[in-house]
Amino acid sequence: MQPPLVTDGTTDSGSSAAACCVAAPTDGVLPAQEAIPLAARFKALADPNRLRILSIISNDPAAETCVCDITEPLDLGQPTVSHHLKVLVAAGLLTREKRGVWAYYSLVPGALDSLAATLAPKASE
Amino acid sequence: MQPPLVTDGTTDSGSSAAACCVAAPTDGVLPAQEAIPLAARFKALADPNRLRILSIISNDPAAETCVCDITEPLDLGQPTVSHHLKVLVAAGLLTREKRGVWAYYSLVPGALDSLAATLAPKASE
DNA sequence: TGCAGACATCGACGGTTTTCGATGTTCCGA
DNA sequence: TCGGAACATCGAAAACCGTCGATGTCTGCA
Repeated sequence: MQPPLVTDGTTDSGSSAAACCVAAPTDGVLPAQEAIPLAARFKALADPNRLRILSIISNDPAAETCVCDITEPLDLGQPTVSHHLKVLVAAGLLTREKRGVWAYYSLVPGALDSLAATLAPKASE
Repeated sequence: MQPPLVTDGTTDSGSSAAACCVAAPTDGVLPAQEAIPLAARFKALADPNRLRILSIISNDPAAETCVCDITEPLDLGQPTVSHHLKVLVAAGLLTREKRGVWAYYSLVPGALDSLAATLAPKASE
């Protein structure tokens, strides 16, 4: 699980809003080492076609979808869909399973929930 | 509130996983008109520095942060920070309030929760 | 063995994004 | 009224991203 992006704001540093630019509290800030992989996961979601791919796969009754089932409703070329699927797999949101000629993609359980919990930590408890 | 990206998978279309590329159900798929603004909001989160900006603002006890408080811990130039803040405001995640010489930024209440609910609809109920 | 189909990879093109320095705008204090 | 400070905007350079056509790889079937 990721550390939450937002906190409760209960850090009682004495700086009020009256004085600006005096002490920037760098202790509670999200470190760059955690922000970079988190931003990479959000970047995988930052494309309309990839969001629609996730929607197609999550709407599948068998929770397994082959590439051709995604290419048609998206009106995209097959290499483009393959590229998007590769991005989603690299982000840890999808898994790929090759059976025979077809490749079946399915959601990684809890991956989207983990991202959602990072955005709104108190809404997921 | 956004429509959920994922559903419960209770759409009982008769296509099983045995037959591939026969019928792509396009009814339950996220439409492009909804995917485009949703992807734009995720694109605003798809940058490590912007995630850190949100972290800084949410950690502020007064929930109001001026630009100089963000520039220092991020080790970025002032125009770059101003640009990132403009992106976050355009995405509806931050609000800007100019008081005197300083500009104070604060989180839009519920904006991140709305995005989180789109990712994991059942985890937010 | 040869062919056809499903999918991945490659190379390239056009558009976008991130970052910076330089400059403009607005407000407060002297 | 003038100078300085905070912030926004502008223009540019480098890097990145989405998309496509062409091609490669692998599987199953005749």
